[in-house]
Amino acid sequence: MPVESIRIYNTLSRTKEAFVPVEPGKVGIYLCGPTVYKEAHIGHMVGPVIFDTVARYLTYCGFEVKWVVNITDVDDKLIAQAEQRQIPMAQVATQMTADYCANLLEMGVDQITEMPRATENMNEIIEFIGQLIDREFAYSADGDVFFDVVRNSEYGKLTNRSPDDQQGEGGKAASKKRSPGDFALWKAARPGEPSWESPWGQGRPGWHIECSAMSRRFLGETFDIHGGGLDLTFPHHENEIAQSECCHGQPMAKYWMHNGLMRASTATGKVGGRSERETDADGDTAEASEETKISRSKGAGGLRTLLAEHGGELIRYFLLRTHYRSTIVFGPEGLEEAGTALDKFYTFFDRYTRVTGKSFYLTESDEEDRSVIQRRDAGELASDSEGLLSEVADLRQSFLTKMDDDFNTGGATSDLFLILNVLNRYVEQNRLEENKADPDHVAQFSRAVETFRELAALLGLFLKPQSRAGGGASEEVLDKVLQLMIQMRTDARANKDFATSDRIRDELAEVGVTLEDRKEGTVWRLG
RNA sequence: GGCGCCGUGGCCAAGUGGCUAAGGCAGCGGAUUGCAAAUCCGCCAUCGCCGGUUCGAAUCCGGCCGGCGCCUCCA
Repeated sequence: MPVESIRIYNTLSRTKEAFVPVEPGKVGIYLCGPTVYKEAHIGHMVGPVIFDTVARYLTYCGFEVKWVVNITDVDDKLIAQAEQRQIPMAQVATQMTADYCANLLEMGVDQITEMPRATENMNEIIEFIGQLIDREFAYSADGDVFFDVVRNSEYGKLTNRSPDDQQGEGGKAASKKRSPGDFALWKAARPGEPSWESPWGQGRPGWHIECSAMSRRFLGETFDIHGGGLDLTFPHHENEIAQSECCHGQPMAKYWMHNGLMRASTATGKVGGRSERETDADGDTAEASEETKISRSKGAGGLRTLLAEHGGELIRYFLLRTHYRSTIVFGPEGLEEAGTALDKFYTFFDRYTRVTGKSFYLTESDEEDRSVIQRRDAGELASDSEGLLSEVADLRQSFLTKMDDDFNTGGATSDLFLILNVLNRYVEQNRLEENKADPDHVAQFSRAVETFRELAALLGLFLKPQSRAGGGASEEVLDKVLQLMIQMRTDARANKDFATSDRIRDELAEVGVTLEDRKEGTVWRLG
């Protein structure tokens, strides 16, 4: 029985609305994916991460989720890349798609049901265009086909504008268009360009039509949630709506969700600094302000490097700690802070192991017999719980309430910290790390940690061990060496030779190994 | 010019009509420790400015100041 408490901010109405799916119990989500002409940057990950979280949450809440992310693999920019690199367009697409998918995986985005490519849906696209022409919402002109915006009385409803407002001149194909706001559904091929056969001659699809065609194929004429970056509202989504709704005579999607854009922090730490634009008297003021925009700033690239340096989990947490609709400023300070915050959890997981003798992370075989909670109704803690479990139950409720409210991951993550605090306090107060710990306390603690794991999993966090710094070296050998060092240091301490013991600890710290002296003995960790 | 968004402590960031304004980072004090690390406890903001509505507003309305996005195939 799916829950009915979820509210979603709908760009169409500019308000939060109760989430009621088109078909009870099922949810169809379409997210505009990348045009695969170059390597992905960090900004490309915002949508996938938030929608991956949305998909996890809706599944958890009892819905059967189908999530489609398209790959646009035919486009002017792809053609340009292919020309520049002297390789076929399809090869550019294959390479960049692989890069994109690898990045998604690294960030724990694994909820996608379908990833259709435009070039593999050419029949659907051509059929769709044909239907629009039949219904007189589109016209062909000299091998091109355009959508006739004037014929669509609702055109502009998503972004609140009308064709008359458009200032554009209509671009290169203006002379063929009936009005400047008309956009291409099909573009006639120029010599040497990749092309497909169509009733209008050799050519390729325009930008927006692939999404209308593929969303219909996989999700139907009306589906639940359509997502994408805020910058896609116009013209992309506006045009998708025009195409689909004129073709079908019914709404394309019930809820339109748009994630905020990311900006790069400048070296000075000032984000929107305007000093440069002031001095640039005659002016290209537009360019100065673009520096901070991720998608157009050169310095912000290197997602691969970023992931290699920090790990996908940190980037994921970094994105999720802010509400998805707000702007995220991306910079080294924020990453560092996120890393410090995550370390609190990792440190706790080691503690959990010390208390229970088990790893915090579940292995595949664990998932069967450990009661992993993957459903909201199954995760309820007994209503008569008290003490630890009662506290955790309250925080769990708080977490879910925040997620219900337009997927407030920023608020929800903070509840994770509160639960962490409750758990740590419980370990201290009941001396769970000592040998004489009460088994009942340990059991209760384990149950509480399960709830923590349940909630973190909704955010896609802490599902599997992150390869921490130093990866590649044999953990086993490292451990043996360090055990030896620890023994020597323990001997030194027993002899009150603190000069030696401190030297061992300090020099290990310099190479990235931290020693912790605990009642039960000394332990080491990286970082 | 048109259409929108945003402005909460040193930094990041929840809260959108009502207990003493979450949480994280940084900082300070304490517990613990041989010293540390980790952890725990405590301290640290009246919400850009002005006016209005209301018994009551960070939260609603108006104005102003500041920042940003789209109107250009950028997620």
